[in-house]
Amino acid sequence: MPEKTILIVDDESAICEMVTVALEMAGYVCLQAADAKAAHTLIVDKRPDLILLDWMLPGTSGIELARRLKKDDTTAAIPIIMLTAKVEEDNKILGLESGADDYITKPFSPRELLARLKAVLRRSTPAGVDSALEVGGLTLDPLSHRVSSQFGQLELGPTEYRMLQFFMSHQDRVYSRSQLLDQVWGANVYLDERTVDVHIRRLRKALGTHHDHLIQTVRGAGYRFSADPG
Amino acid sequence: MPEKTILIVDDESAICEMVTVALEMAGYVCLQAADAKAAHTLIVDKRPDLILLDWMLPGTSGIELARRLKKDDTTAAIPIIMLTAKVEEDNKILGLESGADDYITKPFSPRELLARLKAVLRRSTPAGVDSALEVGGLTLDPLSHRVSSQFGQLELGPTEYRMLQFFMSHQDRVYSRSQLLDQVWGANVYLDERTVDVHIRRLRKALGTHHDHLIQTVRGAGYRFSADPG
DNA sequence: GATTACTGTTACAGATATGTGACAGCGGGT
DNA sequence: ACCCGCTGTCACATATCTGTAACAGTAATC
Repeated sequence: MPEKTILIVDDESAICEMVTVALEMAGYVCLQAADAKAAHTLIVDKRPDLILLDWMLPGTSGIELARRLKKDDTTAAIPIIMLTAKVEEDNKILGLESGADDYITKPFSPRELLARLKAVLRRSTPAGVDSALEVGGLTLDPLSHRVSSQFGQLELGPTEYRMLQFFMSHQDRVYSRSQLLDQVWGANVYLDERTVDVHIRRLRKALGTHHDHLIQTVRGAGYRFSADPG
Repeated sequence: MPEKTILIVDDESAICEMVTVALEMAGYVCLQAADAKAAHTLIVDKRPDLILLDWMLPGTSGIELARRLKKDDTTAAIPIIMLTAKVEEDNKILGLESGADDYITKPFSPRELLARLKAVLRRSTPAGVDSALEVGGLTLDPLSHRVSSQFGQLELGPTEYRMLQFFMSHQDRVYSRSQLLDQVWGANVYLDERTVDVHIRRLRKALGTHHDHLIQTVRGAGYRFSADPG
């Protein structure tokens, strides 16, 4: 199971700690932010899979933050669970209407939090845009997880698939080995950069002689995916 | 927007009336039942789009009814919102685990009820057409609850049937184990993801060598149901 | 042409994902 | 109370993937 990153936005450090401990025991990665500004930085930087958002925040209120996040295209897909202090009917309504995917009233048990969190994560669509990518005679369909060309289907392993998906949505630009490690493997891996070379080789092999020219070596810099030669 | 039918199952007539008035003002059609038996009759007869179920009922408890409904193939697709009297953590958990799609603690405002109800209805699949599904030489008829191929009838267990039904109405798309748990078992179960593997195995076995190729493993991603190979 | 720095290619062992059969518990039906 | 089918989990077998290392090949530089 891929590791999920949860961002906790709350100015009560006691809550933050409790939640962090519970979630990390369950195998999630936790980030913490005490105000809207810090939250925004982390969201842009780390792209969490879910946000636990306190209703009350210093400065901007949680609900305002939720509303803003849901309006922004780049963050709209991230599900939000609201933490409300009391059972106030209007809060629940506002929370749900503001774009939060669920809410929990404090105090809550870790067990309940986990249950709601899992349910929300499961409902949310797995990352990535759902439209098919077409480049240089290749078609990659994220929904069916298939790659095909005029000559038929291609057989790709998981890493090859992720790599091709990244390349097809980032054409005509050189990426260094370390950038590729970040983008294709994830931000927190430490692997030998030569690993990238090997997977490039595997991907080229899988693409076959008809399409392996799409992956171009840029000596001293990295690799580029492009329909144009050279 | 097509008219939605809501079934309210509660033995407190005051609640029933209040909810009915609120929902009808919002354009929904309401049915009322005071006990599990009456509820069952109405469910079979009227096929409501959503059920509001009280936690406490004379005779069978609401939670038991929810569990039974979710196990029955013909009613499993109907979302359920639980009404609980108090905020008791364990109730919430049990409610979610029993198959309810959401819960509301009494007392609640009509406004909140509407918000939750809309959210649940939005999540639930609109499909539910009773027409037969035909894919890759297989025919699944929801009315007679039978699956057949040119070689004869197939023997499927309940879970296998639900799984096949889901797959046949969602072809050519990869679903993760987690998504399958969500779709085939219900939104709020926690089960080991490997359980999916086992049921996939059982379904493949039931499909037999003629059709087991329809279920395709996508390594690292999940499973896909498709008449096309690879 | 020789040297050097890079990159391509292959092999392989360890890691991970999936397939498969067995089993105990549960609940429904008799 | 009993039986029987279904379910979820486990343990083990198998298949596939992955990262690293070693070596071969290639391009740049002098």
